[in-house]
Amino acid sequence: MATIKDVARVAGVSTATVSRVVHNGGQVGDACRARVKKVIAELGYRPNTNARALVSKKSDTLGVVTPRLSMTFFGTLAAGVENAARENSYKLLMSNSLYETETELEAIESLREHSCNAIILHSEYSDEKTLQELARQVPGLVLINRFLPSMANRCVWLDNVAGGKKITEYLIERGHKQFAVVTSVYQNNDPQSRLTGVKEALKNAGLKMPANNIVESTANMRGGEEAVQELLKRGAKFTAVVAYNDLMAVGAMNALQDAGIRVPEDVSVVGFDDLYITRACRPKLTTMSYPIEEMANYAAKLAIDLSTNPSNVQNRTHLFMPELIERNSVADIS
Amino acid sequence: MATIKDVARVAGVSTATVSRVVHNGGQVGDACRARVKKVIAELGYRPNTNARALVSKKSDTLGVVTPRLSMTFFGTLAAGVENAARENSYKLLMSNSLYETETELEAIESLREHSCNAIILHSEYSDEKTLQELARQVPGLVLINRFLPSMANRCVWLDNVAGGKKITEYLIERGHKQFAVVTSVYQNNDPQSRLTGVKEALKNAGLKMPANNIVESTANMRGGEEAVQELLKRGAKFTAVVAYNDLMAVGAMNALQDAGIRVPEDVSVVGFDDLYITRACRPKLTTMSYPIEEMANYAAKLAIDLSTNPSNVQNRTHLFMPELIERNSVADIS
DNA sequence: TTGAAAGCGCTAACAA
DNA sequence: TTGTTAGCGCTTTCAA
Repeated sequence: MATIKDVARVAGVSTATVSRVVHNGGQVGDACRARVKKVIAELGYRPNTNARALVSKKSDTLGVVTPRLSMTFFGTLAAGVENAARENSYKLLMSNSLYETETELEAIESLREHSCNAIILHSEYSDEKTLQELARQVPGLVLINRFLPSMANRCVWLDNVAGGKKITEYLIERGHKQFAVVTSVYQNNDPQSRLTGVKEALKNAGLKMPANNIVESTANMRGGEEAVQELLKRGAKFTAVVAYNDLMAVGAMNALQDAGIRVPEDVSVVGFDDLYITRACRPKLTTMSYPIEEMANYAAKLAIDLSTNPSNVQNRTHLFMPELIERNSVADIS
Repeated sequence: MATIKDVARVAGVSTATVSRVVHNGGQVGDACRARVKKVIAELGYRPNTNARALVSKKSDTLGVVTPRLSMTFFGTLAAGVENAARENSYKLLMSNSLYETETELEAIESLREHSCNAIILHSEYSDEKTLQELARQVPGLVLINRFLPSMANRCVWLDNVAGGKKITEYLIERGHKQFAVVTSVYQNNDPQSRLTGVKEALKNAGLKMPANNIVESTANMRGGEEAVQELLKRGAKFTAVVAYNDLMAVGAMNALQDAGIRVPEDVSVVGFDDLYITRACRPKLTTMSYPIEEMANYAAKLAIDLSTNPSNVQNRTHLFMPELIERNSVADIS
């Protein structure tokens, strides 16, 4: 691979001039610039990223840490980041944290060794103190899907409470009065927040939900199935089930149907996230959107901005709203 | 961040010694080694990756180029690579090629600028010549999901012909005689290969399939639906439909059911890939596994090995076999 | 407008 | 066993 020296030699200029041309620095004569550009093209010269990062202490690289890339949700997140990265000619450095604080911290350290100073972190575990300290050291660190009041302006997150509330109100409008909730023991606050939203909506409408009608399980299809089986075993009465996410909702629908209960004729089911799967199941699932790709894109731009220009931190947080996606898993009962 | 010089100064040794300790090079006295290690820990020293890459011309970074990270399939691929990367203390550099040759080539160039000499490439478009030349220049380049005879030993791929054949034989064993195929106009050879397998199995069993019973469409759910609608419009007769992939199969099932045709009682449906979705749809889909995570893991190890030790290229290719996954979308008709 | 030169943090040949 | 030294390819200040 041609180096800057090769270009300088062939073009008969100094390496400093080549560097200026590469960076579109204004201070180069037209003739000279043209000549250098020509040589660059001829030699197929491309600057060595590592050398550049070494001296400039930044690498035009965006680091992303998520729990597990193989999960659709995080793949989509990564895609959103990738998009923003490409638009800004940044590269993408990825790590899985595997839901472990230690791996997560290690990943971030390793990112820093790469002079990667724009970082998107989907952290579930690490405590607030650690994160605050990290944020202080890395101005381009942005948290996604988590809200920490002490660093609100570095958080890009979704209003889960509003989401839970909205979809419950939708169900109430359609005449539902007896609810069941299939929630999860997930590591972060999301299940709790969504449940809070559900309860708020119920309360506002003067509706009661027996504690018996809330079941906790793992946040996947199997968990949704088991939760409904438990509900049925308990003899709970309900015409609508609000699931923590789409995966659990699909599991719930399957368990319902297996028990000879029709969806949505007998019982309506709603999810949350709007994964691809919502269009594959039958009936198609009514759910709340989680614009994670858009959010990730936004977070990436924010991270790049902050890493370039730390003083741009504004005194505000970055909150996204989920939206209702109507499909066929909810029936009117009037 | 502490540098190697800081460590050397505090420990009262030269930077060369520190470097040796960091690399576990044997040639250091025990006392000296212990002292240096202590200082490293105290200072929280971590070697700068860029400086290291600059001088050693390698970066302990694994590059991955796939069409689009947000698609489950590629997310899973990336996860397999990530796993191998972590095990070898490699970092992961990701790029989307967006199904475009130019972006793909650009991504690879950019990877090389990073001194990233182990590369996993899922390429659909780039022509053989280009790829061959690339492979010559980058000993650690491995192709995944594509077979190029001229560089067979650098290809990690799946036997799609065998897959198509196997699942068709399974259907034949269950008494099916009238087949329909929902295939795709996908950019690579996979649809063609799978179709070849289907035809082989049919031929071996002395079965005929009218040309009318093969419909081509896009490789997603919508495509599967449309294909079945077309089949129905043509008045094609069949008891089994073999879809190019799971997405099309789910679409096919939906279209069938919408038309009042029961799956699998009236018509059996099979897919390919074994995506998560196969467990969400009703009935659960019988399909062929595509062990992409395992393959990606293997490919990553191969790439790392070859980049470290180019002479390890063996005169063989790396072929994986799909396996039948029995679920509930196929009925016996006897 | 252009060039000379120092140095980013590290590795590795060579010397001691 | 340990240190000295010369770069790796690039940016950037300072001087011309």
